[in-house]
Amino acid sequence: MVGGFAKNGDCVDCFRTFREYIRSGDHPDNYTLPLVIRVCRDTTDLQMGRLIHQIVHKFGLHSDPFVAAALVDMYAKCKVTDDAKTMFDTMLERDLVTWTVMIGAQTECGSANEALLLFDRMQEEGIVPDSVAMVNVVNACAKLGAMHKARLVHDYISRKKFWLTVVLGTAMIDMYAKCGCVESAREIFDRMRIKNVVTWTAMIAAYGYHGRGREALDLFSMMLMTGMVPNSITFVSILYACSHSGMVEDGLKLFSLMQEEYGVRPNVKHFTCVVDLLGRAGRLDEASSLIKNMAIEKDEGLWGALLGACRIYGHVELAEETARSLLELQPENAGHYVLLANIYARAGKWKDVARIRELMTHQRLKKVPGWTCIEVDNKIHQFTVGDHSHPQSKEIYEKLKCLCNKLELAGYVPDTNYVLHDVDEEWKRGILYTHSEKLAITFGLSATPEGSPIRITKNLRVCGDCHTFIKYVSLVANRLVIVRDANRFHHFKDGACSCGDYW
DNA sequence: GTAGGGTTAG
Repeated sequence: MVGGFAKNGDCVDCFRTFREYIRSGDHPDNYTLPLVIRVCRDTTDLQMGRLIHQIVHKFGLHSDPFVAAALVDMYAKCKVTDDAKTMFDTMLERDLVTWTVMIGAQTECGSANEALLLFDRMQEEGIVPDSVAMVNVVNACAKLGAMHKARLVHDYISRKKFWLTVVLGTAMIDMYAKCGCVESAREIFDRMRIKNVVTWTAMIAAYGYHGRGREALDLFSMMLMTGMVPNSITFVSILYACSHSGMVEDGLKLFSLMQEEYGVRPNVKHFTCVVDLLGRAGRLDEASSLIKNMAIEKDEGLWGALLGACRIYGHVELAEETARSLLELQPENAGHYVLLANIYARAGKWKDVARIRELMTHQRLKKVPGWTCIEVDNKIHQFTVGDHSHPQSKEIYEKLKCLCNKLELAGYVPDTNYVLHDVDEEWKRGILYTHSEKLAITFGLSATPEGSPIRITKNLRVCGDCHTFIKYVSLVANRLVIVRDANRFHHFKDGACSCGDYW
């Protein structure tokens, strides 16, 4: 009975009958428990999950591999890694599935590096991975954007002759794309004999966040020709691709096609893409009336897209109005305040900037610090603004100074508009100069062979001045620079960026 | 009763 409800995803009835079952004095068994735990996982009902964990302990079933694996997974999906880890560490017998769950949990909770270490440990203990385990490892590489590691994992998969299942192949497409190499992603895509809608969507999305809207559209047409039916997520991906390539008319056409031909009801993500599409193109009035007239619940992402457009076009009034709605929904998100303050700063409204800053201090809100990573010799080097913690820090700063001089001779002018503080020009230049992107790139220039591409990953959006700086680096140092920022890729070559400054 | 782990999204 309990199992039946669990399998149908009927959580209310499942929990109710489970409670009755426990109350009746019957012992829960290791067949029913994992099913109920899975329901907790899928509904991220941590409270119920913990309750069941207590029951598991009471009946001494925590050493059962099925029960334990389900518990680890439940904690991971509820984002309480510590509990997942404790559970995992105390297990007496760990089989392949338990290891796989734990590796996946680490990636999901933002410790992809940890996940890869765990994979090494698993192999040391003599556990042989299967294709599902490899999917989790591939995911960790995707999350990290670590190209070198990605190649090693790909080699391993080929060497061990893993069958390229739809899921593993799709995960690999995603991995290569998120490591900055769309070509390798496409190679995997072309080699896959069996593709499903997720596979096509992953490849379309990849073109989208690499700013290759034309190719995303071509692939979408090809998908339709093969008879594959796009789903709601496929449309999010293709709309996103259009907005990041400035293909406004194509995007709007697809938005109607989606509803009329494919019967996909637009959700808030689709609307967000269209707001972004219109907003980036400067059609702020249309974007804002679209939001006003839509019938579904608005979320912070939607308002965020509009606020982002206000930033591009310096539309202070609309920004204020938008920020009000945004902060009503998410008053604790420091990023929103920073964005608004940014808009005020660019308009020279320093009093308003100060007001926002005060608001933040008052609520003890702190912005997530920006960082940039670069992978050199199988090691990941991370930099923050004005960072001096790197062992070669002294050399890096000297090199950076020298590099800046060279770039300025080539025509680079530091754009101090990107500095939020109301300080003098010289001071502003000093802050700009030590942005984490610049430090990572300078390090990369000397730590990698001449002429080889430089790949960096940033947790936030690239700053406008750094964007210009990198263009000049690609020209002066004659290097391809691939930047993965919080939501897309930039490929810098010969002084230009693949985003066409439209980002 | 052989169950528990896997891919896409601003």
